[in-house]
Amino acid sequence: MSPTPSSELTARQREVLSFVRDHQRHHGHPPTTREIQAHFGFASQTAAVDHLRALARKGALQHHAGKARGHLPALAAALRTSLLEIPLYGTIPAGLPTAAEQEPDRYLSVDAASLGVSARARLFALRVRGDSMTGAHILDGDTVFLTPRDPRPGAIVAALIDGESTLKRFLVQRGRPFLRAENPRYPDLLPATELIIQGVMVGLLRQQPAA
Amino acid sequence: MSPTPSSELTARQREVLSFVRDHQRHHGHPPTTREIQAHFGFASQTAAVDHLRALARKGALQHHAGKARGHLPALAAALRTSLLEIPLYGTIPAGLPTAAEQEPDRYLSVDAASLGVSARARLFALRVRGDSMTGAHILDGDTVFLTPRDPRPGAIVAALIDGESTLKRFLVQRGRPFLRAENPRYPDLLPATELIIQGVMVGLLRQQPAA
DNA sequence: TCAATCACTGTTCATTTGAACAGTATGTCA
DNA sequence: TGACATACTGTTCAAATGAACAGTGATTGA
Repeated sequence: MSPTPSSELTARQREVLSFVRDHQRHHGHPPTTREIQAHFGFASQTAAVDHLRALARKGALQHHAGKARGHLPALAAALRTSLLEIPLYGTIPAGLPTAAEQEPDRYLSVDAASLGVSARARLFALRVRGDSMTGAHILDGDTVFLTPRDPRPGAIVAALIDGESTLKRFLVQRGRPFLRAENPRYPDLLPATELIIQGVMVGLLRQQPAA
Repeated sequence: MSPTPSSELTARQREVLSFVRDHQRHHGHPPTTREIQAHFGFASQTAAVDHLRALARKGALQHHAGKARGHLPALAAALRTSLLEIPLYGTIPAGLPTAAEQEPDRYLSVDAASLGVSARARLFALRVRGDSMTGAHILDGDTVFLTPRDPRPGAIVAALIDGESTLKRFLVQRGRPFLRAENPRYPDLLPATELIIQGVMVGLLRQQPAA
């Protein structure tokens, strides 16, 4: 279950594996056997092929026979199963529910286990703006992870209320749902016309500002 | 300099671009022209080639002529993220500084860009226990990411103070370092004998409890 | 000492893949 | 009306690439 079986690899094999990983990192795809050959100065392409074969046999690489650039780092491949690619839709989630084809700002990669969610969970992320949720320990600049589902009372949700999008606690009183900020300086929000829940908060990621 | 020139793209071109991005994200390398052809059900491979040519011309893809899988998403190529494997050392970090070979509870996978750290950063994680840092919006059960380096005054650190390990704010007064909890119910900690900084907090991951 | 692995050289071949050429049909801009 | 872009079909060719075969030496463990 060791994620990186480097201990079983020889020094040379580790060098090759490292090159494959770096190449993928920098170029977006794994190297060809001849690119490996050129990098290490092998006179023969077979030297590269041999190394790849050994690395695949030891589980460090995953191999797709016959395909161009068919040797992929195994770690990335294994993690991909549980690795969530979470689209970050920016600070203002207005319009999110309708625009299914909206392009995310970028993707965050977090594995499902770290967030305590299913590997099949459909999550999206929003950047928090403002201090209306500091009482729930959600700060300006935090990234919140949300999943689209119906909220239970007390959950923190991203909601579209009367056309405005916001992150608030979802509450129900006498059958009527409303939103409450976790900051006494903000009033409760009672929907005048409609209340659309975009997602329920399942987690949070914060970059601690340098002191 | 527009990072995503989606506005200039046609609907069909956006579909192709989206497929290329998804394929790269899930497989680790871009699709071949024939994989694009198969996905869209084109009778001719040239249809895929034409789309790629248009996308490259409009700056949405970066093209390496003649190379296998030579069409890369322009954004991903520039902003390529690297996945950090962050060891989680449990709730009680005592013994951490000495035991380099200590077995982590498990690993968390988060990409470097999401945390705003370098791809070469050496991070470790600890699970927070107790309410001594709620004033800094760090809760019981949160996971904090730390990096081993000398702290600046005001930074939040994991420290070994007189044999006890704890997460606190690092402060200096009259040349003497001490630790302060972010909760008025806890007293300042002045090291009697020694103060060992295990790491400086760079980020935080929270699983939002279901309401 | 045999068998196996490692780390290569040198050569050949088949497949994968990109790329070009010649078309068709539609729509837009000037 | 013509020039041009989009969105394709169908075919052919060449380059990029993986993969196999036949070796050489050195090292290691049984």
